[in-house]
Amino acid sequence: MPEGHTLHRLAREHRRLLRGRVVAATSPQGRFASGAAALDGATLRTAEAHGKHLFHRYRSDAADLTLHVHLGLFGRFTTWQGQAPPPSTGCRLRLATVDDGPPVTIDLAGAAACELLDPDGERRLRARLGPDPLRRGADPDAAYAALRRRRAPLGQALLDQSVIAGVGNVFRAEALFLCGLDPRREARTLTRPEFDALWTTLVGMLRDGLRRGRIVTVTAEDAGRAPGRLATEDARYVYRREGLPCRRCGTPIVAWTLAARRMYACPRCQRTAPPSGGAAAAASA
DNA sequence: TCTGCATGAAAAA
DNA sequence: TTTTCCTGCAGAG
Repeated sequence: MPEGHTLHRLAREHRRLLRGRVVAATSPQGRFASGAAALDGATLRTAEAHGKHLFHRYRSDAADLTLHVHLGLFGRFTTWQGQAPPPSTGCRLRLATVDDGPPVTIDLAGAAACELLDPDGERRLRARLGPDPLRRGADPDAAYAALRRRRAPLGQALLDQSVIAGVGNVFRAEALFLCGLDPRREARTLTRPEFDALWTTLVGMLRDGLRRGRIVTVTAEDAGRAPGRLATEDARYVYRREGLPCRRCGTPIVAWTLAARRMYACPRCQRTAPPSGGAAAAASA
C-alpha cells in the first residue's frame, strides 16, 4: 500500500506512539543487526516523511542517529499497543518501548531500504526527491519545470520521484484520469493550466489518502453512494479496472505496461492532445 | 506445498 | 530495457 500518504501516516503514528520514548531495537531476521544494535536504547525525537521515504530521528547518548526506511513494493510496518506477538520470521527491525509508558511494539518487514544515514547520506537522498505535495512549502514550480524538461510520456514522468515525491501507480492513473490527460503524451507538452489542475488533483488525493488511510478517488456522485463505504475495486476510476466500463463514459478501460508498471486509462476520457495539434485531433476523433 | 502477484526502485546489461 | 531484490498472501493443485 505504500504511496506517499502511507508514509506520512506512518510518520504521524510513530510520532504519536514513540516520540520521547526509549526503545529496544532488535533485528529478529538478522539483516539489520548492526543498525539495530546502534539504535538500541535510543530515544525517538521525531519521525517525518518525504515522498515514499520515512525518517526516524533518534538521540542516543551524545549521538544523533537517523533511520531511513523505504518500503518498496512489499514493505510493511505492524504496530501493537500492549502485548506483542513474537516477531515474524521476516521481521527486519523490531522497536519496542522499554520505558515506563504504555507498551508499544513496531515491526518492519519486507522493506527495500532500512538503514542508518549520516547527514550527508540524507542530503544526497533528499536531493534526488522532488517536491512532496504533503510537505509544507512544496513547490509546484519545481515539479512543472521538471516535467517540461522530460521527453518521456507523462505517465512515466509522474512515477519519477525526482519530479513529484510520493506519487505511485494508483495516484498517477487516477489523477491523469480525473484531469482528462493522455498518459502517452510527452511530459514536456503539458501546459501550465493543465499542470496546475494535475497538481491540485494530486494534492487533494494525497491529503484525502492521508486522512482516510486508503485511496478513494471516486466521488459520491460517480459512485451513487457514500464513497467511504466503497469496496476497494469500486473506489477507483481506472486503476486495476482493465476491460470494465469507464464510470463516466462507459468505454472499456485499457491497460498497458509503461515504464515497467501497469498503466490504466480511459481511451475516451483521456485523449487531450497537446495544444498544437489539439483542435485537429479533437475534430478527427 | 507451490505459484504468481503486488500501490517500488536500483543495478545490470 | 531487463533483471534483481524486498515479503506475504491468495488461489491453485
